This record gives sequence, structure tokens and C-alpha cells, in this order.
Amino acid sequence: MDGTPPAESDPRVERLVNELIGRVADKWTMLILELLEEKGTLRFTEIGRQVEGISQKMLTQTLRQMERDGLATRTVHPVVPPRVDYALTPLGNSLSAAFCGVWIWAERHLAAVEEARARFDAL
Amino acid sequence: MDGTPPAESDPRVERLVNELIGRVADKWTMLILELLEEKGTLRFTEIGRQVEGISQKMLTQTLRQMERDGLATRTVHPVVPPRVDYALTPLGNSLSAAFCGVWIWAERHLAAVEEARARFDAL
DNA sequence: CGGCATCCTCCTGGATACTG
DNA sequence: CAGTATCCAGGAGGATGCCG
Repeated sequence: MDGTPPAESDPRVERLVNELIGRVADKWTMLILELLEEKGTLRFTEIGRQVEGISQKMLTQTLRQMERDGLATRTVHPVVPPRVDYALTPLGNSLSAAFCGVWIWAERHLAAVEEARARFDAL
Repeated sequence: MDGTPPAESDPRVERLVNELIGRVADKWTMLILELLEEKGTLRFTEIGRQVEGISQKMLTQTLRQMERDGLATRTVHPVVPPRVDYALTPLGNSLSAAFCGVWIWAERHLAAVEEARARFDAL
């Protein structure tokens, strides 16, 4: 943790890495990632209930993307009424761990940022 | 780094933390953060040249936001032609360090994600 | 040089309604 | 229950032009 980014050499790889971060750093993705990390396995509606303010559309879309990216698994149980379970893959777990540092940063420095904003806005 | 998020108790704080992350996890912010971390101090146009694809509007907007959030300093030199220098604050440096984990994750697992996508799309 | 203001376009994402 | 499909408003963000 010296704060020095990897200093990517290949610009093509750098671009891909940036795109990937842009994708996973999405608000809903991060919230669902955190939720599944904590709760383990949840069904569709459960996630919808526990992620404050998410629409059904974004929930479906985000889960699909996470599944596609190999971050989560989607298990369909052939019962009536239908039941679909979601859980993190090891890859998803590792991303959750990586985000942990940012989460802690935000928590620790929230006050400092709000202070800075107040000072800036006072001008 | 056990992958367990702080499990925020106060829902109001949790919301603020989420908003803050949403703000700083912005694409341009992350790129400028990384650039300033590496290069130290840069002027407006320098940053514009080195951040691939950013428009002047987004550059101004992002730098202003970073300044407001206490992540970067803006120094105006009263010379002709005008010269404005940007550099990270300690707070900005700490955020850069926090993002380091995500950056490393993306770099290390880029191939795995692309593999997962290929497998998903093959269906 | 380092902006700010304006216009205009595209895409995100919410609301709603319908299916297996 | 777990989606898919459609419509639509709002904001992100690019292009252009003007100022100190």
C-alpha cells in the first residue's frame, strides 16, 4: 500500500483495465457485491429488498452482468413458484476484498471530505 | 483484507459512504488521481494531454470536484500567459493508495473476467 | 492558457405493463 | 417469483464559441 499504481506499460492493457474497473466500480454492483459477500446466497427478490432504491430493471441488469463477468453464479430451481439463487464466485469474493480498502477509506475520511466541501463552498 | 466490508450500522452514514464512493469511483477521477500520484504536479493542459480521451469540460469539472472534495490543490500563478498547477493533497494520496487494491485486482483478473465473458456469451 | 456558457445528443435508468 | 419489453424523462458529456 504505497499508493503507487502499477504504472501500466502496455496502453492496450491499460485501457482494458480501466474499462473493467469502470464496469465493476458501478454503484449497484458494489452494493450487491457487498450484500452477497455478507449474506452468502440470496434469491432475486431478497436482493431487491435489501438493496435500497434499486429498480427491478437495474437489479436484473446488474446481476446478469455480474454473472457474465464471472463474479456471481445464478442457480435456477425448477419449482413452482420459480426460485433463483445468487451467490458470489471466488472471483467475486476477491473483488469484494479489493474494494474493502476503498470502503474503509470512504468511511474513515467521510468527515474530512465533507469538511473540505464546506470550506470550498464557503468561498 | 478478509473481504468483509465494514457492515455499516447507521443507514444514514452508509448512504453517505455509498455516495462518496460513487463520486470518487468516477472514471476520470480515478485516472487523474493516478496520473497526479505518479507525476506529482501538473498544469491543466498537461493533464488534458495525458488523460486519453477526456474533454476539456470533463477535465475542468473533474478537477473542480477533486478540489472541492479536498483531494487536489489548485494553484493559480498570476503570470501571462496564465498558469495553473494541480497536485494531490495527502487525502488524495490516501485515496490513490486505497484504489491500488482494486487496480491490482483488475490487472490480475482481467484474463479471468474475459474468459468468463467468452464462456457466458458462447451459450 | 485556462477556463465558463451554451447547445445538443445519447444513454442511463425509472415506471409501467405483460409473460412463463 | 423472476423476469422481459416498452416507453419516456433527466442527466452525462461532447462540440463549439467567447472571455480574462
